[in-house]
Amino acid sequence: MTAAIAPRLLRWAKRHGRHDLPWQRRSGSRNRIAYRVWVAEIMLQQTQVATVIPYFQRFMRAFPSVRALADAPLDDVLAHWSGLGYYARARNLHRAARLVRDEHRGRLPTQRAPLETLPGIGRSTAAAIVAQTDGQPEAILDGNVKRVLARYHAVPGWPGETAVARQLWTLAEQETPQRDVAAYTQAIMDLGATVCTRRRPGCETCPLAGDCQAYAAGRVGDYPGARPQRQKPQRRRVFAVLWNNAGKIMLTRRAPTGIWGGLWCLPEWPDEASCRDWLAGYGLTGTAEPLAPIEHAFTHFRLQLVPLQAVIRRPRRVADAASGDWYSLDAALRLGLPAPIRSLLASLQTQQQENQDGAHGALRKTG
DNA sequence: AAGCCGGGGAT
DNA sequence: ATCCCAGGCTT
Repeated sequence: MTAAIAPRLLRWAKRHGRHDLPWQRRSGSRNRIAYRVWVAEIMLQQTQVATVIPYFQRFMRAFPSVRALADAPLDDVLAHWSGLGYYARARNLHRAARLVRDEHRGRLPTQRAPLETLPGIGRSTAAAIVAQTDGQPEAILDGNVKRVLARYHAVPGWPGETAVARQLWTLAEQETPQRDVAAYTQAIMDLGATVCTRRRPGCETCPLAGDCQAYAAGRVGDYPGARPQRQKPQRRRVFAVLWNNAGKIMLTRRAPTGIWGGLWCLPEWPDEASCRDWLAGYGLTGTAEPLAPIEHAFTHFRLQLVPLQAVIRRPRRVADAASGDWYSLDAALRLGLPAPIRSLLASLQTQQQENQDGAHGALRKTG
């Protein structure tokens, strides 16, 4: 049996913990604080702190309260989430905000159980909210805590396995103190993020190294066990970069579920042939121009995006199921877009501006 | 229990 | 190129 880790973690965190994260601010009402912690916790799911911070700042400026978020259109929320990934988080957050507005009088529940009934809030996120806002002794188990506990107690196996996760939850509950829970929760996450890192851990400065079982065995790198690797399938999709005679580009809204759910996207086709067929039916007379393909990696597959660019002088067909709406590039870039599509449209915008600058330069030369 | 869901940082 | 990150939902 090992000693409790909480006292050492609390002492360590006082000096070395992170105390200036944007969602740690203590000013405002309890509900306002809980709202900020909630949004941060959702953004931080499978996303690193440094990535989240700018998104969090912009999100809070746009949606400063639960009610502001609930009253906003989903499109605005997705636009502010664009580039963060896991867009179900944004849809669930928005749905949950409306539930809080309509069924909880605009106040976030203060207990773990009712929080867990809201979409997007699981056990760990609910625990994080009540621990950080109210100091309730509820255990969290995120990636940092899993790593610290797996090493300290030398728990073998991949945490994705149910049995391993169950052990880690038990340990997390045992280590969570009855007081100073907010500080403890932050401390164990800070240790995992800055000292007990996945690779090259700083065991020399770790406050738990004295009785860390993985460290004692010289096997820190073996914990937690790695996910069994599987090879990812490769996919290839053709995307129509279709302009009309007004210089606007066609975008379609994707289905609410599945990959890039609810986001705006270029019309997507399984191959060039089907895309060209559709373009021909749309009134394209010339040939479509292939643009440079984009490689994009997901957790579970790789995607090659093949853009096919065309200009329609006089659209002759009424909109079909594959058709969408026309947007200027400026307007398009303000929508919720998948990251690679945003990248593609941004490069098109840069090209346009360079062409314009070139034209101005030429004009100036001749004039 | 296993698969799905993004994008980026670190190595 | 590979792994994984302040996980949760669906099947």
